[in-house]
Amino acid sequence: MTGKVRADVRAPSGFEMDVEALEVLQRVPDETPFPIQLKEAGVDFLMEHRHLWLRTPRQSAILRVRATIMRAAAQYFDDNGFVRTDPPILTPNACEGTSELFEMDYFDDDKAYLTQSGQLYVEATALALGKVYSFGPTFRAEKSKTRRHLTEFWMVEPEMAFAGLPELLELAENYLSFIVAEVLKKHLGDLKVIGRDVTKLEGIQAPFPRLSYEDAHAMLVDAHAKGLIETLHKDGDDFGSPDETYLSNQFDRPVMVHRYPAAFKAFYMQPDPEDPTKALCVDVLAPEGYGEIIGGSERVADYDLLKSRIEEHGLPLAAFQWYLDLRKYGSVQHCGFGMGIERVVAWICGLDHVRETIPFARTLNRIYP
RNA sequence: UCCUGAGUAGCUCAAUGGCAGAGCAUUCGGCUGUUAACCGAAGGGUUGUAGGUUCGAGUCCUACCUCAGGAGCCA
Repeated sequence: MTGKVRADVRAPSGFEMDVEALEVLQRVPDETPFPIQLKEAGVDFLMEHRHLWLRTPRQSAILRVRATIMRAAAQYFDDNGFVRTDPPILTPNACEGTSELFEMDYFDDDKAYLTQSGQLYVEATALALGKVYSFGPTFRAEKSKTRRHLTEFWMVEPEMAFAGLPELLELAENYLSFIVAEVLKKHLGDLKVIGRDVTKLEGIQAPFPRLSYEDAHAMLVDAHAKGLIETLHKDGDDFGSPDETYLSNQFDRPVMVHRYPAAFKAFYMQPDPEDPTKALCVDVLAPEGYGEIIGGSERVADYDLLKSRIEEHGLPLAAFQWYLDLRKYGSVQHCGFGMGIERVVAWICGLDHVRETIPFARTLNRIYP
C-alpha cells in the first residue's frame, strides 16, 4: 500500500494513512486461510506452525529483544578487553560426563559429540590471551521437559586469567546490569507488546546480593519451618528447583549463591582455601522464579590436584591430557562462567517458557519445523 | 526415567452412560471509524489408536500413542 500519512485523533496510533494505491502481491486461497489467529491457541499447534507464528506481533517483539540481548552480550566483553575465541562444536569427549551428549559418527572409527560447553577450550584460550569469551550454540541430550530447558541453546562463556571468584562475581553483576539496561534503552515498545512489567527490570543494577551456600541453606531451613517450601533442604545437598525458586523470590534482583559443597560440583572447580569442602563457584539465580541463568567458578590451577579430581570422578585421563597440559605449562589462577541466553531472554521478557525466546526451539519432543 | 494432567470441527473449548454443540475461522448476505469489529445464514465430525463392559460409550475399564509441565539434571 502507498499513500499519505496524516494525523487523526480517532486513530489509536494518532495517525492514519489515506491509501492511494494498492497492489496484491499474493492472494492466499480462502479454503486455506492463514492458520494463526490472534486468539488463544495451544502450545502444540503454535509450535507446529512456528514458521508462521513468528509473524505475530508478540513473537516478533521477542526476537527483536533477543537480538539486542545477543548483541549486548558480546558487546560488553568486546568493550572490556575480552577476545572472542569460539570453541569447537564437535568435540571428542564430554565436559563433565557423557550421559547427556548428542553422539555422532566421526568418519571411520571415531565418535564425536556436540558440545555441551566450550569451557575447557576457553580455559586454553584464556591462558594464551588473558581475557576471552565464547558465544555459540550448545547441546544437551537431557530428557528435561520444563519451561527452562532446550536441547539446543546459546551460551556465552567468559574466562579470565589472573582473576578469582570475587572478580567473577563483579563481572557477572555488571554484565547482567549492562544487558538489561541495553534492552530498556531500546525496547520499551516491544516490552509493552510482550506485556512485560518493566518496573521489575529498572531495578536490575549492580551490586547484586551475595549469598553463601551456608546462608542459603539456613534460609531454606527457615522457610521450611514456616511451611513456605515442601521439602526440607539437607545441609550438604544441592538445591532443588523449588529451593532455587524460593531463594530467588526473596530478592528483587539476581542473587549470587556462592561456595557450594565441592562434593556435588564439577571436577574442575577450585576448592575454597578457607574450607576445602567448598568450591569457589557461583550460581546466579534470576528473579521471579526464572532459575539459574549463570553458573561459574574459579578453576583448579594445580596439575596434581586436577589430575586426582579427574580420577576421582572416574573420567578418562587420556581424553583430558591436553586439559592437564594447561596446568603443566604455565598455570595461573583463572575463572569464568557460562550464561544461557534463552533463560536470560525469558527472564527479561517475562515469558512462561524458553521455547519463545529462540526462532526455532529444539525441545525433547520437537525438532519440526 | 518417574509423577500429574490433557487428547471432541481448521483453532479454543462444551456435552448426568441416552439425538455431538458453541465461539472464532471459512463461504454467502448485511452493516461499519475499523484496528482480536458487529448482525443474519450456510457448510464443516471415524470424539488420538486398539480392545473391553453395557440395551446404549465422547463419557466407564485395559493397553498403547501423542502432547503438556513438574521432579531429577542442568544454562
